[in-house]
Amino acid sequence: MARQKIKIKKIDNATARQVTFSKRRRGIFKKAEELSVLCDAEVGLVIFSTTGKLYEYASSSMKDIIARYNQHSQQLNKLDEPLQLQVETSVSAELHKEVADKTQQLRGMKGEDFEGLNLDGLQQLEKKLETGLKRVIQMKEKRVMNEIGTLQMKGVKLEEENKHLKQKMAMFFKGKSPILGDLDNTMQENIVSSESMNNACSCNSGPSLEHDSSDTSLKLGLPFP
Amino acid sequence: MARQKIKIKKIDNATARQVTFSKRRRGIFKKAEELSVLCDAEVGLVIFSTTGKLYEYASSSMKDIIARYNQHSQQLNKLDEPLQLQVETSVSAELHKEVADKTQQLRGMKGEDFEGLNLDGLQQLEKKLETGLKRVIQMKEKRVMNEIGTLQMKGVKLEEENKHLKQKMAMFFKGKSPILGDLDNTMQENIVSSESMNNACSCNSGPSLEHDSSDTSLKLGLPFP
DNA sequence: AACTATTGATAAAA
DNA sequence: TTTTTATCAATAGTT
Repeated sequence: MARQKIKIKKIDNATARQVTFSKRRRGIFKKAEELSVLCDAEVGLVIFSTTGKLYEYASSSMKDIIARYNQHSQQLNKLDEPLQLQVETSVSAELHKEVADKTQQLRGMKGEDFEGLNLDGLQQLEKKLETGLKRVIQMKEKRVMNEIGTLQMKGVKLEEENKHLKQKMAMFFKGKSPILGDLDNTMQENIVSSESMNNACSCNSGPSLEHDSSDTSLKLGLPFP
Repeated sequence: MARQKIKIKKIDNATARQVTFSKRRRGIFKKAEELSVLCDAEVGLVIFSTTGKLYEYASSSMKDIIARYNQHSQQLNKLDEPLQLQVETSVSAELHKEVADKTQQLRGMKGEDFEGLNLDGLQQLEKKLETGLKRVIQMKEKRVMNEIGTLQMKGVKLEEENKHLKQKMAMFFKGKSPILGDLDNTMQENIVSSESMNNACSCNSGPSLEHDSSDTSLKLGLPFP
């Protein structure tokens, strides 16, 4: 309608399409309002852009217009049930079906229900469970190894720290007179407390680390041998 | 927009208003279609004339457009939305959540995804899988035993039947002259065919049943020892 | 309904 | 995006 006539087909160039969309959208909204005012008509217009954005015009309220529209086209729909309800209901039905299906699958995998499974199905299920179990065990082992590594590093660090502290203590006692004051007790407690940290981890009842041993590796009582 | 500019206000003359309504209605429908085609937009337009007549245009289907519209404006509508709809919506939300939850569980059991599982969770998952696997294997064994039992019974029956048939054959040959006619061949084939029935079951490549052996039990080459 | 004089909308360019 | 401007399209008033 300007400079040049155009074919009414999808505009290839995305930018040009966006520009045209803006212009024509404003145009049609203006037309819609003019029509409603001039002719005393009730007009509702909704536009979704390619990007999914919603633009709407309603001479009164869109809710009213949709309600009136649903009334008018009720012969075509199921009785006078609101359209929204139908959509919701069908969505719900699908979801219910999906939930039931997955529940059944889960029950099968938990060995709670073998409804509708023949020998072949059971065989497949067993395979699936074995594969899953294998993967879970693998993942668990990986995590365990990580945890062990972390704990070992921590242990080494703590041992070193302990050694340093002991050296300092020795120097302290050598330098000063051998009197055990409050300060000294505190330091001794600190030394001990760094040992007990290992027990805070998931490894329970492990042998405690002997700080005066020459063995630098940690012995862990892991629940999964 | 022609001969003379007009004020955008309700046209007093009813006839003139009706004429303008017709013209402009066609115009705006054309614009709506052009917009949807040119810009690949989803457009819905409903118009009620003063007389209450409904005119509509929808680039796809009005039902879809209204459903999509309701989705987009559901936050705004919540307040004056019918209660039933809200219930439906919340039910849908719950169902969606349930589906997602079960999907995640299934993925976990299949060993496809361990999102949000710590060592303890993995341990529990392993237990669940082991339990499930155990139950599946038990059920499978039960089914296998059933199948074996059924096959054994069938086998015994067939053996007896075969024995009777052989006796009849012997009597037949003794009574008549030992000429092998068409009838006799057919009967022999029948005897053989009843043996091969075992191979139709899920047990593959089992040793065939020897009908002249005194052993009445069936030996089955089952795929699951 | 059809016809135009005129206004309005807008494609291309900036 | 918005403005500009040359054209094309829509339509108000008329027939």
